[in-house]
Amino acid sequence: MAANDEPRPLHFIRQIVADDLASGKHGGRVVTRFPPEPNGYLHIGHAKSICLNFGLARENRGGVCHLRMDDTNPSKEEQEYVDAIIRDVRWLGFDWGDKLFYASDYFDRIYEYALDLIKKGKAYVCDLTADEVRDHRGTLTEPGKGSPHRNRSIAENLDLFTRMAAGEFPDGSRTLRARIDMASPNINMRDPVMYRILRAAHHRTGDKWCVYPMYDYAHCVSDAIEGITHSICTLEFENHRPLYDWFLDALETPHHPQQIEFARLNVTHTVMSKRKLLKLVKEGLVRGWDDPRMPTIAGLRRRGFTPESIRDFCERVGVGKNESLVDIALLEHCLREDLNKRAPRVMAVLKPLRVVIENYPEGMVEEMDAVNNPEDSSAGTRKVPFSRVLYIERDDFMEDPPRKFFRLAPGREVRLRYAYFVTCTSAVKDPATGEVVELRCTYDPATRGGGAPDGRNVKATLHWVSAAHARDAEVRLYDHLLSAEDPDDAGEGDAFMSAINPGSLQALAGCKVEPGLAAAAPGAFFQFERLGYFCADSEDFRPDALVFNRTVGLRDTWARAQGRKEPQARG
RNA sequence: UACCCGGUGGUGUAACGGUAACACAGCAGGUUUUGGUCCUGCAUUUCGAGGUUCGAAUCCUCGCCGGGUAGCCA
Repeated sequence: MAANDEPRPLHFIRQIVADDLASGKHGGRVVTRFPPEPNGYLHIGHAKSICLNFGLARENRGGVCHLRMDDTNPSKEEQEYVDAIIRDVRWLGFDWGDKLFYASDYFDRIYEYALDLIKKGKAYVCDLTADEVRDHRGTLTEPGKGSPHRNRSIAENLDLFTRMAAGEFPDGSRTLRARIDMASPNINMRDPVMYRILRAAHHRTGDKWCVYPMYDYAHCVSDAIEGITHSICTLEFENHRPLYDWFLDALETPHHPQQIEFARLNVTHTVMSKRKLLKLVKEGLVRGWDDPRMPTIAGLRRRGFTPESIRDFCERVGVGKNESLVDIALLEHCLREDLNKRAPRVMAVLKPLRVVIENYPEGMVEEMDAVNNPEDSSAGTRKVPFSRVLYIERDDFMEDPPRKFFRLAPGREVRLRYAYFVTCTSAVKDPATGEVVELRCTYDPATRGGGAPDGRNVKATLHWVSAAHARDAEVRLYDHLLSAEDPDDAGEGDAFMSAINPGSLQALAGCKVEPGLAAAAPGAFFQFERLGYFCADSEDFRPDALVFNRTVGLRDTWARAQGRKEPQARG
């Protein structure tokens, strides 16, 4: 949670804020806001905006960041989303104190401001249908035509608008529009709609209103009401800035926030649009908004990402104005870097292969000392039971190994981590299939703990788990949900669906884990040595039914060298 | 075709008229009781053409390329 610890490069928004602070532009204050619409779950793209807005407030003395639900369209918004947003922003590590607001809190004032605008002759009630409005708007290259109702008297506009709000007219029959310029090259300025008639129960105001303000009008007014200094949004609102300023100038509001636009975050192998994510949820392609394959904050959390790593990622991707596609490898790097320092090491075997140490006494059990985290000596050590029958990873044995394979093979000696050197004497095969089902080995009692008194060395150290003491577990391996690097590149609409990776989830049953893992807390993270970072699933993990998610694999130069083509869930 | 915004290694971001750099990814070594971590090294960059200037990634002009915009969505 670095606040002012390190000198950071000043990206253009920090620069603007610093300049404004220096010139006293907003009375030396920094007030930002994160304004999600509660119509879906927050995703990694929102995390960038959250870190930016809350970060700006945090890193400047006296700065504040409001959390504001932009709930001006009751037909799409739900309380479930409000709750999820609050949970996610808080989990990311940000605090808004008592500054939790809703655009709907301001409906009365927004309405009063609309009346003001009418009185100034700058807004009028228009009776055109939606289709007619579109026809009058013109096109990108042709100017629009004025509405026939553009020059109604102020008195008539006042009367009509109050009656709109009173429920005298059917949905969609009239709108309140700003009177600006139908010939403006900026289509947003061609008498934009300010209010529409819409009879839908609002999650907060119920049926109090049947007219709801549009984004362009409500947002700038909400910002002004809250005394926002820097109103940060994404690039697609750049063309709306003249309108943002027009409303606030026309209304002569006490505050006039500055709208600043930045490029939204895109990440490879994923989609960010709420509509698309909703589709994945609704079509059952994922288990829900919090499916560990989803780029949602809830999904990343369940997958095992830490808030620290996400914040670090958001800082590293930078803030700019050019559209970019960030390699998901950077996110994974941030995660590994964080987890490497903090995750307790533990041994788990995903694809077990039975090993019998023939010269190890039957019935004997030794408690081996294992280091919990070589990156953190304060993490201490633990005891791991060792006995005559063990499991090792199937991938750690090859009957006929290629040149650079360092692991176990017939006649070869390797180290069992924190235990002994063992030598494979033979492989037992299933006579029917020829599959190796068991390894017979011998151990060297002099190598207890993993060191050889005679100084000889081995080329590999394997993880293992004692068969008699192991606990069964289900382990879920994940790969990219979308196999295309840029799924949106496939085209408009639902074209991204063609990039769905059918192998994005691979659930392994019968995995064998260290006994201590039965006591794991749901959500707790670990490094399964030599495999990757895993977490106890926050929903499905129970002491008698262990379920782990692979958060991200370790860097694996061996697998890469092999150029693995197996359709194996990675990552 | 109108308006707006952008174009720096494979990716992302810096350099604020003065030696183009950092991170990720890639490759090659070293260390190692995790083929992890860590350490070292390598390769790859200013969209193009003019102009201003002693000097341009940076300023100007014109191109080219990419994105956004015609919801009573946000």
